[in-house]
Amino acid sequence: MSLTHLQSFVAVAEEGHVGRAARRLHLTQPPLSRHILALEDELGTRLFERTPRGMRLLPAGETLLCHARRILADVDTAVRTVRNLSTRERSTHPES
Amino acid sequence: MSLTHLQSFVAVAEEGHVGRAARRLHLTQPPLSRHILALEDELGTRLFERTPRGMRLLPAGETLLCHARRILADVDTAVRTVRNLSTRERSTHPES
DNA sequence: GGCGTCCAATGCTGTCTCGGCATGGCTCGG
DNA sequence: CCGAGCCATGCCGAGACAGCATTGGACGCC
Repeated sequence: MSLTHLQSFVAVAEEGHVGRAARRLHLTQPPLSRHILALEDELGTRLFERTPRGMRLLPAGETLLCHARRILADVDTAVRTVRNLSTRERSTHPES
Repeated sequence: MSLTHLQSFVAVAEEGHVGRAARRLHLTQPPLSRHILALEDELGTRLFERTPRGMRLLPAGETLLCHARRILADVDTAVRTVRNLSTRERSTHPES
């Protein structure tokens, strides 16, 4: 389970297509497809239903989607917060 | 920024020593040391003060520690939740 | 003051991961 | 049927990463 996998999962869930999600993430379809398979393997359940038109979320996928969004948002917040902290610190104490 | 790096960071923060944290994570000291350096590089600020006795958290590190714990806990919850979902589902519908 | 100790950082190497290319299998519409 | 569109898979090369060995610096002890 990696943040990259979660990002891939969210993108596929939102696009409904592995190929489109791949374009959005500046990736190609095969690795993205493998990210989803890896997640499903790790969680022991299917997250998407494969249709000839694309990917449709299953209940387990819906659940994961909520958690994944929250996790990714938290990571983003953490990075931003620490970054801001350091720049403020730097301008408060110009140099030692 | 990866979950592995965050785990390493939390372990070092709690142990106060890279070496001890490494043992706790079943890893060796060099890669763990590099995880911390990578985080510091990515965030653009020092997270620890290096003392001859080990590593002491700096303010930016304290901040990150809170976020990191929460993120890791969320990931754990997400995995557990989806796993439980799937096993319940499986026992409700014995087979299709 | 020199020496052994304890710590993190770094150079290096083998392995393993991972992304991209090419292709296969499946379903549907004409 | 045939062609198009979708995801899955086999394969390969580049890059990432862990571990080993070593360096470098700071203390404490004699």
